[in-house]
Amino acid sequence: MGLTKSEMFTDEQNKMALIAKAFGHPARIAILQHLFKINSCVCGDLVNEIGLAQPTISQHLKELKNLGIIKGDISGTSVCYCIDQDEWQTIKHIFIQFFEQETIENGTCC
Amino acid sequence: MGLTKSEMFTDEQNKMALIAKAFGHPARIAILQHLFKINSCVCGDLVNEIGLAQPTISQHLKELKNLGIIKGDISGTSVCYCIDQDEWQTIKHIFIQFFEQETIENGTCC
DNA sequence: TTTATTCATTGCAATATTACGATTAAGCAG
DNA sequence: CTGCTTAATCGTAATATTGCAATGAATAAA
Repeated sequence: MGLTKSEMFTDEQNKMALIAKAFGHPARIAILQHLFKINSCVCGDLVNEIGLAQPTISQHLKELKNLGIIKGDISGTSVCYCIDQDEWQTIKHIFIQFFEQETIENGTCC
Repeated sequence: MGLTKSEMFTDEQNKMALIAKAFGHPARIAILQHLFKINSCVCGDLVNEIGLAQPTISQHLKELKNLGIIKGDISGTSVCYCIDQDEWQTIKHIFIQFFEQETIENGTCC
């Protein structure tokens, strides 16, 4: 039904999935990479850098902002976006912990 | 239009997004965690562990398998699933590299 | 052979996502 | 105030995702 049954999973699993979903679009990966490279960036720059239309970029930025991954400061007519460093560290730890899982033993399976 | 314009992005960005999308559902996170914990697992176990119906779990397993994250070996009537360690290492490196990005300097922005 | 068991596949309904044109809102320049 | 620029929002079309009942395929047990 297109509706994820979040109530069946732990908060950690849901949080991880939400963040991963935000990373699950190349435009959002590109936006984050550009924000890291430039350290600060207005929407118009991203529209030029990435090939998508302005409303589309704005929508992707909104998603990243809703999750707290990026912040946006209004400066005149333009909005300056950048990574929220605290949240980035939190997310980084969640993923690193996930990836550091190791199998208990090298089972014979597969 | 619900259709991602992949051609606008690099192979790396698209690959990262594809993997992230696979992690973008709590059921798939739960499946991977269980596979790590147990090291090998049949579909029926996952159906019991997670609350979703068998076809739903089967579909999630298929997605993880298509991306090469897990392997499935038929053994009798049951299928033994487990993490593909090589692919896991590859994915791990992609994500760690992504997370290790640091801002060039602590800009004054935001 | 008949019956269970286990998992994949099909088909469908409900919902979510992606993309963009058109419009709106708000600041700045003249 | 008028016009320009920048970005958010609205509305909508196209496509993707999620979930499951029903069914199918294949092996194992009787």
